[in-house]
Amino acid sequence: MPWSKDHKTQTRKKIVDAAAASFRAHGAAGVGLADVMHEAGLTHGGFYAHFKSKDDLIAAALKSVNETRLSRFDEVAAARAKGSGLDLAVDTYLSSRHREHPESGCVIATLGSELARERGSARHQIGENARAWLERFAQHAPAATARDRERQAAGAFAAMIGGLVLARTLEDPHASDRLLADVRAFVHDALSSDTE
Amino acid sequence: MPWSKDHKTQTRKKIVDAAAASFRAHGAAGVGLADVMHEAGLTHGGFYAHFKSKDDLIAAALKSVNETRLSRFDEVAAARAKGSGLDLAVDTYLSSRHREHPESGCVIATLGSELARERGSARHQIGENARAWLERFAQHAPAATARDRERQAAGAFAAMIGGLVLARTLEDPHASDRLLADVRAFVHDALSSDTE
DNA sequence: TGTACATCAGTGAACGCGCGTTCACTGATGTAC
DNA sequence: TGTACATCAGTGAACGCGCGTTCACTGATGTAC
Repeated sequence: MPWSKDHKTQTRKKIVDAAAASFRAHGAAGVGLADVMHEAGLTHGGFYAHFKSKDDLIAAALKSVNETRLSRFDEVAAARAKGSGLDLAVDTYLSSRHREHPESGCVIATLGSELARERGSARHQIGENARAWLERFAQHAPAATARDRERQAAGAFAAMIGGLVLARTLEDPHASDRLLADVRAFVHDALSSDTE
Repeated sequence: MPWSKDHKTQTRKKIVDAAAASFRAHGAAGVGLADVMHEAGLTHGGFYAHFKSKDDLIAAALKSVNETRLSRFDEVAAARAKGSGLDLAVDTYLSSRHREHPESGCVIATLGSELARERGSARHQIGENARAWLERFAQHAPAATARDRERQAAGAFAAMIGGLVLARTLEDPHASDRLLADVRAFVHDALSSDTE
């Protein structure tokens, strides 16, 4: 074995990380494989030693992002009171920080529309990411019954994604900030009135 | 004047209509100008007699779609009780029909993320579209004060956009239908509890 | 009423470029002796 | 301990293709006489 056992694994990870950031920043169609490989410190010819196709890389990047973000959410939610995790997620998600940093943010807000019209493994994976978050948010919603928590998760996640997309389309920073605050207030109100 | 006065205007409209449908169906970057011109019944060489650039066409398509959709909303909202227009919009927007027909649907849900990361007139126009809808929805929200109606418009519109994006990412039609119903219920509850 | 003409909407070939993908190769590495 | 070697991760040139944009042209049209 001429190379250390996890050398290729590490190179692959570098490519996936570079891809995850670039795709979110410029769209999957907006970034070339040569760009991704260059950002990973490699030349573009070696790409197919790691991935079957660009679609395969997109799917791998989506999966990697989701694992990282889900486990980070689990950590912060575990330190909070039961049923408050969703409210916490709303504030983190609908923040100017998240709006300004698509490259490290939610892939559904940045790539959801684009990938939903494709076929293939990336299109499948974005659906799996959505399913995983809906399930996770339902676990941390405040309502008493499981069905109500599911509804709260759907409504809150929808408002989060749409609120972020809207905030990014607005050119005026003050209007965008106000929109984020309005959506946060709307969702918090809805979540607290439902618990009664 | 060798051609009838509005001949060119009509041709331009054909191009804009074809573009509006194609861009929503496949993304602005996913459709070539030759495709658009072909769908408009023309050859691609004539494009620059009508538009400065592809960006210019995208902006024109966004503006055209918004005018059509806004006036259609005004018509149906005028026939309803004051303060119920937003609830009406929620049901029309978060429908399986809208989910299945991006080519004739909301441009913010289909092109918002993609255009928000660009610069130019299309990026500006998508922001104007968003502003116009937030203002329109605030006029038809149920709350008593203008500030509360603004908040309801922001929250409901965010949930509509995000709900549609989410529904399109889910591959299972039943799960997608249920998500749409859950988001509708979430928003209706939030709008009705706020009026008290 | 009929015809020559100027206009300009629309045509189609061409451009330079970047894309995803392929492939013959190079050279750094851990192992066998 | 030192060296020859087989392995294979990574290189870089090349491919066919579609893109946005340009441009010399064609030919359908309304008007002037």
